[in-house]
Amino acid sequence: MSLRYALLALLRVGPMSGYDLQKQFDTSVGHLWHAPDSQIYPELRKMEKAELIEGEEQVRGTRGTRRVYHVTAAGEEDYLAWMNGPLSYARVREPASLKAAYLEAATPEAARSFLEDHIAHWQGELDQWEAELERVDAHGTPMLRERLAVTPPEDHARVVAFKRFGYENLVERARTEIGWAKRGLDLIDGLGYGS
Amino acid sequence: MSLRYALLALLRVGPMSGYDLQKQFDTSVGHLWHAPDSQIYPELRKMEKAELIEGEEQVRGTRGTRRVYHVTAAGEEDYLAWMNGPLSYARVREPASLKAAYLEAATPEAARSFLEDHIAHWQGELDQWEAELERVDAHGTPMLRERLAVTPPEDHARVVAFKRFGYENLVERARTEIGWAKRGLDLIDGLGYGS
DNA sequence: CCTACCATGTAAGACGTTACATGATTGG
DNA sequence: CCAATCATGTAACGTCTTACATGGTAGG
Repeated sequence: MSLRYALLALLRVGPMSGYDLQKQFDTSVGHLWHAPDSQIYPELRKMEKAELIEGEEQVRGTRGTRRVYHVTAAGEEDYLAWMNGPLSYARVREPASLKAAYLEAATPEAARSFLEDHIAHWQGELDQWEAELERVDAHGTPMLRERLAVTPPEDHARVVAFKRFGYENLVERARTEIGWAKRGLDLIDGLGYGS
Repeated sequence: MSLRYALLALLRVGPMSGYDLQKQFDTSVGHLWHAPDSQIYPELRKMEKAELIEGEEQVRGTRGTRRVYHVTAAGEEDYLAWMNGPLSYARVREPASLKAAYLEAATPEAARSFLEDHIAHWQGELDQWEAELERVDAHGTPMLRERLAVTPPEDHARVVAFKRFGYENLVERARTEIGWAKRGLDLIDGLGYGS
């Protein structure tokens, strides 16, 4: 269900096509919620059917068209209901913890590789999120600028603060994962394999 | 795919029925990976078809039966291949961060509730995981005891250490989430809503 | 006898991934 | 004219959730 609200959050800033939205999922909101285009286009159609958004066919060149969507009053209402309602939490499903808990079944080399990959994976995410945080601080993303342009000045601080806050969670998450995996490498060193 | 390996990890300790496994998902391994019975039974059938496990029909009373599964050589091989191979990481999809990043759209009361719910949710998880950690330290879970019973004594330390290690990740995760949400409450206090 | 527990599923639908598929436009 | 980008999907498959559905057994 979150995909729908990620899309609405973007469309509330201004009308966009499926393609535009997809680009956002590669950059800004994609750092919080991933979605491929094969999921975005059908979801937009469903949202249009539910009358949360409305699409307008625009001509492009001589034969090309693009469908630009905007949020309807019902869509706005639905979005606010989601924002003001409780979030439902998914049950825990942590492949890395699951594997770690049975790591004695792996060879020492495989165990090391697993943890090194884990560090590399989360380091990659961390780099992206920290870069995004810096851009937020500098108001350097096009989306954020458009967002602030349609927001009363007295609310600007709030918008930026919450955006920052959202990314901070991911940054902390990545740091925690990296710290954990590093301690895992130390653990393996201390376990005296083969001795 | 992890469900399959969670099931194999359990069955490697000793033969069990779908019902037995389901009980484990309510307690031990369920703290790392959740699965409902409606997913477990079909997956067992699929695994049996793939010859990773083998089921034996056992009589129970006069008419009742239970199907007890054990891991085959091919299943053992498949499990070790998973343990020794790389883990594939899912792309980020964090509903809480997504919502947090747009929290200016919520009323201050709803924003507070969201963060308070977040704290309550992760505190609940944290309590469970810390309790499980204590049981691991005390070798107090039936699964762990059976596990150690089928493990050479020189490997006991490793088994316990990795089990502990797996749960530590979740404990840290929960602490990070709680800390983040608490800072969010402070943030809201400092934003001067309505002033 | 009755309650708690043992035991095993099916069905429908939402959500997500991966691969496939096609064509137009713009700028150099 | 050619490459990069714009633009929009379908299809098949796997995973997961929620709800429904049924019956046997063991112990008090």
